[in-house]
Amino acid sequence: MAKIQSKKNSTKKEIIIEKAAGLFKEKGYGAASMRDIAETVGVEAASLYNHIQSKAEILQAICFKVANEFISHLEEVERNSEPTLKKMETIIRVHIRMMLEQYEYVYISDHEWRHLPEPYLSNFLNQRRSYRKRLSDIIEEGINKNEMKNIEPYVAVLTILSAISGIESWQRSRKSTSAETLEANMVKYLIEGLKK
Amino acid sequence: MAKIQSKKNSTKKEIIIEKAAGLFKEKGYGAASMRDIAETVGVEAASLYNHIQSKAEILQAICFKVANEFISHLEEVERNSEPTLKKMETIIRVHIRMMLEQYEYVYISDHEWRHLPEPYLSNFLNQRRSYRKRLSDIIEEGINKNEMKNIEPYVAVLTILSAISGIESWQRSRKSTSAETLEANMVKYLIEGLKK
DNA sequence: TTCTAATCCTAACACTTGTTAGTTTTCTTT
DNA sequence: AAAGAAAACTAACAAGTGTTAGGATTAGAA
Repeated sequence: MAKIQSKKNSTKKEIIIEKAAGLFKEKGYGAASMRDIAETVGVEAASLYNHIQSKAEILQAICFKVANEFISHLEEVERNSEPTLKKMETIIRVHIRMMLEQYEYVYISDHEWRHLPEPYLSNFLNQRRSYRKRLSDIIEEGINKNEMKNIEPYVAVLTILSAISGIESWQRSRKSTSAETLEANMVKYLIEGLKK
Repeated sequence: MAKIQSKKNSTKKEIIIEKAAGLFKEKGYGAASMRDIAETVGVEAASLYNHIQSKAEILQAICFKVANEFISHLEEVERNSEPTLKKMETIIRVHIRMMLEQYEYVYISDHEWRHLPEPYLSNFLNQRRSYRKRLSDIIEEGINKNEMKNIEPYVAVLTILSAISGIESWQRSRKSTSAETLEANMVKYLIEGLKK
């Protein structure tokens, strides 16, 4: 019989990762200690090592989970044959929604990847570079097909991804703007700036 | 006679801050130790305390130097009476150039402010909030005067500032795109998306 | 040169870090 | 109930943290 933890149908390892994510987001990877994590899990620090192998493994799990999710969404978009502008809108919406719904994980993947130990660090950066290259290929196609205005694809990708990652600051705020307003307006801004 | 350090006409304190900035950017505030800083300055860790009072003081100096610079640029823009779109372009260019020319300081101010001790932390966040409010006031005026398209000012400000802070990723890269291309295209993207 | 102040050094402090060893408790299965 | 596995505990480790004390060395002013 498979070993399934009672609570929320998740492994203890998954619980640890989730609690750790909260702390990594709040205090940063370096400032969140194993003893901090243990306390929020409700256990002694040493006991964590029955479920994980190291602190870095937690970070890896988070960063690569996010990366894989983005990549699989991108592959789906690449497979269909909509206009390039529509493709970019879909991608932008995916990013915004990930930022809204899986904020902690995405934030950590965005900001704490530097603490990944090798060879995971190089791996992560390669994936990232390749992902951005594929986005800029879509934009380049859009320009060639006269669906988008003539903008350096690399700069457009940088602008889009960075703009979205700024939702972090909205998440931290008192949120007088609703999530729907945020998504609608950011999509509008980023797509209008791209449109021919 | 005033005590002026020989090298580069800067105080030893300024040298320490500059060297520390390099390390904060590279490894993060938490991971850069006083002994690391001391080594790059060419001195023992304890000797740093003849010139600074604490590690946190270095971070404060950096964060508030950047904040003050942005605020004084904004005040200059607010004083003149150009069209709102032109005002925003100026502000965007100021931000991009700061990101290009004072990359380390701006990066730290953007990413490591969370480690500021109170009451500096609250102070910093208040300044930040007020700065963004003043930007969104300009955009709101632009919309009312029909110089800009109807976009949530808060979201526009968030998008603009975040997009620019993404230049960090360009700085880290192999820079196959020139600084001029970067600035021109990012301004184009962000202003076109704002224009009516 | 002598005095003084600035700046360096070594040593140590109290504490925190991630992690391991070894033991005991708890749960699952027979 | 007995046996075995899984997961908790306590205790400790070696290393690293920011910072202070106190003494040595250097530089500038008299």
